[in-house]
Amino acid sequence: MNAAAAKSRPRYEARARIAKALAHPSRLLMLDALQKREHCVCELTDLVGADQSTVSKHLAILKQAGIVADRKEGPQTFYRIKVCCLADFWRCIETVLKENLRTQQAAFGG
Amino acid sequence: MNAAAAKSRPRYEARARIAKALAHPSRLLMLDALQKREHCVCELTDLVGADQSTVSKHLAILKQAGIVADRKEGPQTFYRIKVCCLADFWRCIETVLKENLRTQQAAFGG
DNA sequence: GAATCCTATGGCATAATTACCATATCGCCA
DNA sequence: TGGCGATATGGTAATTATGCCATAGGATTC
Repeated sequence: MNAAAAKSRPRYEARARIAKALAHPSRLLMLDALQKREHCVCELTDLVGADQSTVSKHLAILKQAGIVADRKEGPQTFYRIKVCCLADFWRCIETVLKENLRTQQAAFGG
Repeated sequence: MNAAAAKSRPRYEARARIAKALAHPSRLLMLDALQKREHCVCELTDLVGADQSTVSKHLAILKQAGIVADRKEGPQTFYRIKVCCLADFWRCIETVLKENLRTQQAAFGG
């Protein structure tokens, strides 16, 4: 690794930590739901269809990454999107998927 | 999992596959380099500072995700960015990092 | 304060990711 | 064709991620 790369390494590790938090279907599903409004864990558990503890851990990952924030209200915890930039992320992902589809079609259909 | 979520599950899995490809510091470093111009594997190997086979596998992951494309020229393989939307991705990640920094500073410094 | 609901955490098993080494493959040149 | 440089792939070990169960903790209600 050259010197410049070594120096910028922590920077890319920080970036990767954020990306990793976004790299799971259940977490993406929850983020989509949270984009509309805040939800309690029980609602997200129902949505995802996994064990409540599993969902809680997914939410902890998103929270640790700084993507969501939580708020306690009585016995419940409500999660909400904390950042304003997820639309950029979605757009990028969707563009790649669309492009992949186009490429595939070109390869098959001609 | 409710019915709507079950139906959209493959959609989120596809999205997560793309996000996962972006979720590694070495791959992010290489993408940054590739954003300027195409590079051969040997250049990227030097940049990343890992084994050549490791870099080759990282590139295969990016290619499989449809994020980069390759071109053989003689004994070398040149990789280049295939999609135009990575700027959106970077912007999102950077915004999260910046917001996290802000939050931390608020927690400490006040 | 006991029961209950909601959420978080510890423990553990399994699957996925990652990295390196060794080696196969491909293109080129003598 | 033999050797060489550049890549890709198979094999394997170590680390990390994921999911469920059991259970702890906190709040509410009776």
